[in-house]
Amino acid sequence: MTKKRNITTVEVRAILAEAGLRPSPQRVAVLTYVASHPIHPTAEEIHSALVDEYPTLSKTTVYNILHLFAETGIIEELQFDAAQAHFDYAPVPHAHFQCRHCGCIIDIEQMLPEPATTEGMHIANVMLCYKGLCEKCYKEQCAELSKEN
Amino acid sequence: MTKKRNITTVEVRAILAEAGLRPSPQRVAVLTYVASHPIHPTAEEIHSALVDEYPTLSKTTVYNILHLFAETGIIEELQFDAAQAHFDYAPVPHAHFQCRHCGCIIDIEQMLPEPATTEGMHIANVMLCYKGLCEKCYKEQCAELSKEN
DNA sequence: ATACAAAAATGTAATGATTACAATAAAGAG
DNA sequence: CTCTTTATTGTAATCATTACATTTTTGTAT
Repeated sequence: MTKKRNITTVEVRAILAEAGLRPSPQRVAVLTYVASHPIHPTAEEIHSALVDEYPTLSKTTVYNILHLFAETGIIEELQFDAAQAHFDYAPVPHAHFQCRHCGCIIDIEQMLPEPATTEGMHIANVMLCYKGLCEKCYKEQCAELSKEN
Repeated sequence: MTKKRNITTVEVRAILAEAGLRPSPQRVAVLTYVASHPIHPTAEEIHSALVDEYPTLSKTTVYNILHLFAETGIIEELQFDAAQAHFDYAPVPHAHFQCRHCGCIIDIEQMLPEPATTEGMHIANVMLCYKGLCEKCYKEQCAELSKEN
């Protein structure tokens, strides 16, 4: 799920059309990038990846588009911590893991639970996130601890 | 769960002691405030609530203490969106709901799921968050929509 | 008590992601 | 082709959070 995915321009335009959004070159470029790079990129990463091809692309536009996509449910905005938001094109709902040490993000294919109670609330989406140490950082930490002894 | 809770200084000091933390006046004050105001306060709210009683209390100290508490597992740091982090003294694990419109946060008493796969990861905590519209905002939105017709 | 070393708190200044806003450009309707 | 709406752009501001150097407090040993 973290490997590169392919998505055609036709598919991207269809997704935009279904959401009632006009397929501006910027929107097509952003959605194509996010959908074909399932690395949960940040707005900054998306902008710097696309600015070569679209030299006038502004960061404001990237933010506008990402928020628009998130509101219409095309992509998901993931705020793991106080740092930058990450964006995910996620046709299949799933959970996430983020390493506290290196910040890496791993998809966890798993059903998202229904809320136990919804007294009048209208739920639009669910975020399930695990945090801790990834395998690599855990081993490094163990190595350091044993060095101290 | 959202109503005011009482916690004694003795209990607060015991929690700190169990975590191996010295009971400085600032730490006692911050933990007392967070534990007795289960409104998921922000660092800013905590600081301005305590600065009257502790005039020299700095915001840096509040952040230092909150991060320390979060690392030792005494409290939970909740980042719902790109805005400020919220802090929760949560002896019983539970989920959260946040309204997209008014930002209100509602506790949902519910078990948190185990990860489906943990290939070498070491999970320290879980965050389960539902987003959408609270009852009040949903009704307001409906009223506005019907006005337009 | 007193001095010293470690831990904690403080204030200020910087950082950096995000947003506000006004101006420009592009697209669709008539 | 003109008009109106929608989208993009660039710059400047915002504001939560962090970095850092200094000061204060605490605990320990003399």
